[in-house]
Amino acid sequence: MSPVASDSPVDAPLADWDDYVEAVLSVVESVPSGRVTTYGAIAEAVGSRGPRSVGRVMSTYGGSVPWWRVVRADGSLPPSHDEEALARYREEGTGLRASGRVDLALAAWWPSTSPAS
DNA sequence: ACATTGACGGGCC
DNA sequence: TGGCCCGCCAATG
Repeated sequence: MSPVASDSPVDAPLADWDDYVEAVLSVVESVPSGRVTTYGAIAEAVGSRGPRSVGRVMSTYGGSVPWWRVVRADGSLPPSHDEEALARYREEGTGLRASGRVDLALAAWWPSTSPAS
């Protein structure tokens, strides 16, 4: 649809990436307290690119969202300031295992595959 | 335009 | 249970 597009000389490609970023951040913000989700889950929720891209978004724009609610597939804590993340889990009552990892069996929460609105 | 790195995932030892 | 390797996708320098 629609022709267009040539009115913006230097920001078109960035808009596409920014849209993806916005979708990812939206999912992270939608994660309920005391629950956690994985990078792969977010990747599937938004629809793609790979889990690595999700991590890239978080590292760049994740500073504005509850990044601590995002853990790896095995439940290991998010990088950087993992101690702060642990504090959040204790506050929110997130199930933690002995090794200091999140108990995905208890706190695993999967976003809707259709973000929609 | 090329090569490298990276907030990952899964498999194997 | 923990550590090591490979593969996947895209941005950044």
